[in-house]
This record gives sequence, structure tokens and C-alpha cells, in this order.
Amino acid sequence: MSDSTYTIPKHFHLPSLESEIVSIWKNENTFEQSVSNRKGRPSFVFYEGPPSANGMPGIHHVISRTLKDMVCRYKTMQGFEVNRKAGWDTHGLPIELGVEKELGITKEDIGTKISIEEYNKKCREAVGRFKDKWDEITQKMGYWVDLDHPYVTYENDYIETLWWCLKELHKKNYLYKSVSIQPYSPAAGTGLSSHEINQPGCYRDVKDTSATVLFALVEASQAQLLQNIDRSEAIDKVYFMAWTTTPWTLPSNLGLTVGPNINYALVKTINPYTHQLQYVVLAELLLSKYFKPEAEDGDFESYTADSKVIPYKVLGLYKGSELEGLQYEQLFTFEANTLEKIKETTPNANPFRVVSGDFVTTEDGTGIVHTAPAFGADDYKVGQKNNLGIVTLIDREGKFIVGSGGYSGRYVKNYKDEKDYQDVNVDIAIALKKRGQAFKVEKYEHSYPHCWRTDKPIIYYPLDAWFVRTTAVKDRMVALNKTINWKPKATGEGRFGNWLENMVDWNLSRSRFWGTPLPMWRTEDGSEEICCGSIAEIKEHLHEESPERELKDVHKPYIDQVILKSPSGKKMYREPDLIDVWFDSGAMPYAQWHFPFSDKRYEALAKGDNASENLKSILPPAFPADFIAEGVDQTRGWFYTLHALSVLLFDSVAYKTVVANGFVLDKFGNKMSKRLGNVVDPFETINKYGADATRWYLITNASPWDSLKFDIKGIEESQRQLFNTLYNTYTFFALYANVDHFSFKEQYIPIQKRPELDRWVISTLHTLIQNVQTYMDDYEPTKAGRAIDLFVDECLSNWYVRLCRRRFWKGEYEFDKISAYQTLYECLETLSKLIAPFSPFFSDWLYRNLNACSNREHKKSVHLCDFPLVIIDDIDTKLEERMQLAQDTCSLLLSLRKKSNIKVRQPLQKAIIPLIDPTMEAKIESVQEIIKGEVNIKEIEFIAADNNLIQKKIKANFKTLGSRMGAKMKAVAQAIAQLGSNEILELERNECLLVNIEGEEIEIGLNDVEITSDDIPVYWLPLREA
RNA sequence: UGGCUCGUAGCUCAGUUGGUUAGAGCGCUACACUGAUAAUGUAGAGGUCCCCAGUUCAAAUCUGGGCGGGCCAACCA
Repeated sequence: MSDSTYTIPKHFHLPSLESEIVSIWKNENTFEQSVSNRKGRPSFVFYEGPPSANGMPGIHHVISRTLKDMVCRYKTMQGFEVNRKAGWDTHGLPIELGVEKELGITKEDIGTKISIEEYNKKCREAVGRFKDKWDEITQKMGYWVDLDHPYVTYENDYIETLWWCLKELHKKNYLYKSVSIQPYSPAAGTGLSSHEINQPGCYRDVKDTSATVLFALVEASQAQLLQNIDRSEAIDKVYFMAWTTTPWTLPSNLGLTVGPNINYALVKTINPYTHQLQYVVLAELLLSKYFKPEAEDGDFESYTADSKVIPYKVLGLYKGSELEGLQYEQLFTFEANTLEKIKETTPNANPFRVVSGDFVTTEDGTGIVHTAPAFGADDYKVGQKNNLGIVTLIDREGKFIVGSGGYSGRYVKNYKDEKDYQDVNVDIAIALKKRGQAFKVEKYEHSYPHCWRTDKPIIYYPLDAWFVRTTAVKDRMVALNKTINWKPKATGEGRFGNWLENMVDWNLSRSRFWGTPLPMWRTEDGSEEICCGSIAEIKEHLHEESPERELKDVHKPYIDQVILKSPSGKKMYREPDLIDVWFDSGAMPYAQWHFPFSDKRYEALAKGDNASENLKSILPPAFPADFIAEGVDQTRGWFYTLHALSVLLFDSVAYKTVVANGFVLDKFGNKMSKRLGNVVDPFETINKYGADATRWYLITNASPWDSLKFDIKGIEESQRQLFNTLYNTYTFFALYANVDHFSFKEQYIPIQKRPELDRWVISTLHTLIQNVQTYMDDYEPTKAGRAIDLFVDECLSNWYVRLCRRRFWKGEYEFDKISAYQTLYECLETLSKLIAPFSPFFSDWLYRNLNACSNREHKKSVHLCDFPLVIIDDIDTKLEERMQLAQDTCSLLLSLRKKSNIKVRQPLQKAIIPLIDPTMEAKIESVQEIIKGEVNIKEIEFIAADNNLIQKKIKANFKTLGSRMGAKMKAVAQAIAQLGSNEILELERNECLLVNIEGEEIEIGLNDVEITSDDIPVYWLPLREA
């Protein structure tokens, strides 16, 4: 380049500057070069969490991408090879729901009104709908990621790796089929995901019939319970009280759960419906819910059916753990729920017992939980643990099955909108009342989930599902998590750590259409199963009659048409489930490279007897990641699945550092939502203020992990404060440099030979480099950015440039001037590199402008440069301190002028500075020229410390005295504050003083006090002639 | 309902192991500067450190309990 002048644009407009830079990058392949010119250097592994392109990018995407981009650019400048492969998340419920909404269909229509083939085609189209917008924001915000070779989760290769992972899990016995209790909509005939349940409006307050039910103990258990009860009367029967809001689950009851540490009371009372004497057990703390305090030990004799108050008497107390194992009589006995029937599904089931569970509370109910393992997750868990068995008297349409006595065929809720629907729950309650086995029946209002499509209440229902046995490696997951560098730390220890502690097996199954199919085939009788880890393996096992043989697309419906042949020759059909989309993204470290199939050694190693042993020698490339970053909402999503899979498969972490950034809220601190209309359009923001200003604001305003109250004014501010100031500084430099033809051609002036001000700003600059590097290495970009802000504003612009202006326009082009040019040039050039990771556009613009003229470095772009190195020798902390003193002194003198109303323009003869400490004179003297110039004063005079111009003040040093004085501290502080100037002088001279506190002599050392002078240690004298 | 997190000036944020006048920037007001001028300087106003209780000679800081915002998980008898 032959330019001998620095470009000075007429206007400073960040957005148009940025679009210029974008096209330069494109022409010069700057991004590719920034990676390829680090080839062979140690790599810094980064994983891009795949966004879904079926929605528009929002401002919250800009923050996490800024963070990712910044770290990657920084590491690149530090000399690492940083590959950044983009990715697209393409499966999942939101995509299906979007398509269904668009087509105006529901899940039931799939396979009838629209073929699965057609439906999945629509989904495939939908996932890329906003890809253009995503590419645009990626480019506009300056996010460097390889968009040309992304990983796409729906591609056959990608899915094949997922299958490989699943097969590995299967081999290790980490994959199993079981039932799980899931939200289920009988009206829609489908299971629902928690995502669907949590859609707004799904939880609704409804009134249900609730019943407090009495379970009669069997004789032996009753005897056991009563053995230590001293009683004068014969107790006929003892009942356990349990409360339910879903009486339809009572015929499926198999257990009663008590809290092991809850106290229970055996109570003599009267049944409010039958008015008969009754003996019941419930939590002691909940007695008041059923009985009035005044009824305690009430008069049983005079009770009549009209009595308002039911008397009760506590006969005995038990700990929950003492009740465990007691047996009771089944509440409803039908053909379908006999013990024999139960044993058909659970051969050694032992139901109708009291068991204990930690989830039991005394918040409501009776402290005894009616447990029907089929209809509640907790119930199921406790049932499994205690071998209660499982009874499901309700079919998938939500009605009682045949064999449920009089209830057979009746719907548990009005699912069919029957006009004369008779609530079966009420009937059950009435039946129990008649039997004397209901203690309280009432309407109870609570919030209950509803199906978002049919508006009908859901139930919890046992459905078949495939699980990953994550609990088998829980300890390793916990241990390895402790080696991960979490930013912020608390998320790793708290939110994520707790999540790991309470982990349950990962339910993989989804009964949907558009997703990764489970590669599991079974014979119809379930006796043989095979998990295929590759397309080739499927083809190996094809049954002759399989209608699908090519498998060009591994999705439904084709995969379901694949019939395999079992070792014994039977037909095997695929398990119909799809897998959780989180598996897709969690396996991204391997699937993005089509591991292990992409490894040339794989095919050879996979053959032979030692296959699995051999394969241990290949590890996925670029694994684990050095760094990932996403929103905190991913803690239980991507962060978890990445971690789980890498531990399960490779006993390794998947990432060494993870930054969990917070959320972007609107300026009032409310969450952004389309409904509230407070979403920020990132395109608008970037087009108006520029990506760099936006990025700078997002990073410096709040730590990435704190939630950010997004206010557009903040972007304006960072544009003004940082970019405008830098721009002004640059144009100032360019203006004079062009006049003087400075292009850094003169010999480099060693820093030590430059004037003090130059040495100072270079010293400060290197201190800044040091701080920025420390902060960046610690993933504290906010602190780094703020340090840069401070330097540009306080040091460079408002001190160095301000004081040096004359050096640029006055005098000959020689030593002092050249030194100034070189110094300012170096500051600008270094700054362009320091801010390059944060604001890639402006920094490159600045760097290119400088370098185009000087040709100082053979780099086309700042992003191809190395990060500035700290030169320790250039740092002179003493000088920095001195300069600080000069700045403070100037401030002081200027404010003095202000107070006396003497303008800076009017020169003054002398300033008198009393010396507070002995080193001050030398320090100020070295910077006195600066001070004199700044405040327009001819000379500075010092007067000795023990002058009488200043009034000294003395204050107690609470730190040293506090622990020694204890309660007397207050009095001591007061006494010290009242010391006169003579006493202060004495203390200073003798370094100790005796003070009388409440009649006691206390010795006080120099360390025990802080001696200060009045605020104004500077006086001025007018110019003699003035 | 639980876990985590945040709460300091009008706004955005600092605030060390507890130490006595709680800071900065922006904004606001007044004045000054006018050879960086869509800049700059000086000064001023502005605080229940979310609330309550406790520990301590001393609490924005530590402990407990609340309240409010946010995220996640649940909503279960």
C-alpha cells in the first residue's frame, strides 16, 4: 500500500464501518486465515451448542454468541488453533408443534389426514426456515463460526453416530426398557412432555372431589400396633387415614406411605357419617385439620348425630418408622385387582402394606399417603422400592377396565363430554361413606394440569419407555464435575451439583414422529432384542421379507418398515419410540465428526474378536472441549447431556470450562416475551448502533452470568464513551501525523529515553495489557472490558492526549514530537489488539488504518495478529503513582480556583503545598511541570509538615483497637477524636500516648490511629503583578 | 412447592478477611473551557445498602426468617 496518509473519514458511523469490514473479511477470507495460520499450534477446543433455526434469533442469542466469539478470538490471538464448527438442532417437539399449527392438524391426524412421510418432510423444511436470518445475524454481529460445514442433527451420518452411542450404552447395559409414570391425556390418547404441560394455561384451578379414606388394618397388624396401648375398652378395628384428590385411583391402591420421622397418633373418635365409634391413625400435627381443639377428650357418651363437635381422644403415639410393615385390608376388591392378578405382573409382589417415603409431608392431607403405583411418579418409585406391585385399573381412554366391579367402563373424568356424565369420583366417595370408610369428603380446589389440545385434565399413567441408566455412573459424574471450571462457580456446585445428586435415570423415549429413531428391534414376544449401532449393522440383519432395505433416510416412516431377523430366525420389529432430542445435542462431540465411522482405522479395528478392546484406542477428535458457553437454562439440558454421555461413554468430562450466561431481561427487569411485546430485535439494534457497541455493552455492563437488564441507552453510552473517544483520539493523531508525514519510519525511540509522560502512558498501557490478560484467562471479560474503558477515557484521552496536544502541533518535527507520535501510535495499535476480541469490526478498522500507512506489521488484519505481550520493563509503578498524584493535585487546584472563582485562564504566581508525608515533595517535584501547566501556575512551593496552616485530624483505627478494646471501643474512639493538636504532635513524636478512658490509662500507638489533615492541603497565591 | 441466583443513588454497576464520611459512570443542576468541540473540566443535589431478627465493641458485608425479580425442576397424596 502506498498511502502515506492516515484515512480520516468525514463521519463516524459504526454500522457502515462494520459493513465495510464484513466485505473485506469476505474478500480476504480473514476468518479462514485466522484459523489456518495457527495450523500445527496447540488447539483450543470449542463446541458450538446448536441453535434451532425454526425461530428468529433474539438478543439473548447475541449475548451468548458474543461471549463465545470473544473467547475464541482471544485464544486465537494467543496462538491457539481454534476450530469453530457451526451446528443446527433440527429435531424436537417445538418444530413438530410449529408444523402442526401451520397445517392446522393435531397429533392424531398424523398417519391419517397426513402421512408420516409428508409430515416429516414438512418438519425438515421447517427447521431451516430462518436459516437465512441466522446466517445474517451471525455475520452482522461478527460471530466467527464455520457456517459452511455445520453439523446438522437430522443427517444420516449424524444419526448414525447417535446409534453408535446407543449401542455402546446398550453393550454396557446402560440402556433398558421400563415403565415410567408420565403425564398422559386420555382425551387425546397421547403422552405429553413436561414441555407441553408447562405451556401457559395448562395448569388450571379446578375443584375436585377429595376424600379422606379409612384403610382397615388386618387383625395381626392391629394387635401389633396395640400391644403397648393401655386400654380399658375393646377396640374393634383400627383404620389408617389417607387423603386423595383422585378417588378413581383408590381401587388401584397398593400401599400407604408414611414419613419415617413424622409422629402419628392413634385416635378414638366418631365417624361423622355413620356416627359410630372409630379408631383412626393420622399424623399428630394434622389432628387440628380434622378435630377441633375443644373436642379433645370430649364426651363420647352424650354425642348424637346432631352434635357439631366430634369428640376425640389420643390413645397412643408412634413414629412413622414404627408403622412400617403393618398390613391392611384392600379397599376395593374386584376381579381385576386381586392379589393373584397383581402377581401376574409382579410375581412376588407384597402389597397392602404401610411403607415409608421421604416425600411425605404434613402440609396437607393426613400424613399418610394413599399410594397407587400406576398413577403417580412418587407412588411408582415407592412401590418399586417396596415391591408393592402395580395395578392399572384404567385403560388408555381413561375409563375403568372390565373387571372393576360396578365401575367397569366408567370414565374417571368427563372425557367424552357426556351430557349426563355422573362423576365416578363422587360415587366412590359415597360408597366409602356408606361403608364407614370415609372420614371427610369435600370439594377441593387445586391447580391441576390439562391437555393443551383437548382442554381435558391429564392423568399420570404408566407408559413404556427406554431409559439410560445414568444413576450407574452418578458418582463419576459428581467427581468429574468437580474438575470442571464453572463460571460462575455456584452454578456448577449448586444448581448443577444438586441436580447430579438427585439424578434419576434418563428417560429417552418420545412418542413423536420427527426425531432420531431408537435403533432397537425386538421379536414380538420380546424374547430377543437387538440394538443396531450403524446402518451397516441394520443391513446385515435384514429379514428377507423386510419391505424397506435401502434406508436412504433413516427417519420414520422408513425405519419402521425395516424388519430384522433374530438369531433364531424370528421377525423383529423396531421399538416405535424416538429419542429425546437432548441426546442429539449431548452426543454432538462425536456426531459432529461422524465418529467413529470417519476414523480410517475404525473399519479395520471393528473386525475380529478383539473389536471392542481395539476400539478403545480411538478417541473422538477434538475431545473434550476446552470451553463451551450457553445460557443457564441449559444447565439441565445441554450441559447435563454432554456431561452424562461423555461420562457414560468415555469416563471423561465433555468440557473443561463452561460459562453459563444469564438471561436478557427488558429494562424493567421483566422477562422478554412476544406476548408482552418487549422483545428486542437484534437486527434493529445492530443496524442502528453497530454490533461492536452492542457487544461492548453486553459484555461490560454486567457479568455474563448475571441477568442483564437490556437498555438501549446503554449501547448509546458505550458507543459514545468508548468508540467515539477512540475515534476522536485516532483522528486527532491522524490529523497531525498526516501534516508531519509521520508513518513510523524513524528509528524506534527506546521507551526509557522518552519523556516522562510518554513513559507513563506506555507503563499504564502495559499494566492494562497485564490486567486484561489475567481477566480474560479467568473468563472475566466484564472486568477486562471495564479496565479498557477506564484506560481509554481516563488515561489516554483525558490525560495523555490532553496534556500532549501542544507537542503535536507546535515545534519542529524532531525528538520530542516523534516520541509523542510513536507513543500515541503504539497506544492506538495496542488498543486495537486488546479490543479485537470484544469489538472485531472497529478494532480491525483502526488497525488497518494505522498499519496501512505505517506498514509496521505484515498483517492484513488485527485478527491475524498475536495478542499484545506485557513488557514488564516498561511498567513503572512508581511513575504511575506519581502521575496519580499529579492528577489528584490538579483536581484539587482546579477546585480551589473554582471555589475562589478564579478562572484557569488567569495565571497565578504560586501554589503552596503543605507536605503531609515526607516523600511527597520529591514525587510532586517530578511532575510539577505538568501540574503548573494544567492549572496555570508559575511555581510550586512546599512548606514543612509541622506548619500551622493545616489542622490535623485524628481518628481511631478500629481494626487494630477493636479487638483489643472490645466493649470500651466506643469510649476510646470518642476520646481519640477529641485529642488536641498538641497531643497529636506528641503522639507523632513519641509514637505512643497515654489516654484516659473512664479512669483507666490506655496506651495508644501510632498504628492505633489514623492522622489526616483537612481536605485542602494546597494554597495559592496570586501573580505578583496581577 | 423446592433448588439456584440477584436486590446498594433516577439508571447501570463497584464495594477486599466485618472496621465507622458506602463509591464510580451515565443522567440531572450550576459554572467554566472553546487549537480533540456530536468533546472536556469543576462543583452540587441525589442512599431506609429490600425488610425483620440475631451474632459482634462494630454489619451493605456473617447467621436465621421473610419480601420481590429471574432461571430450572416440580405441582404430588
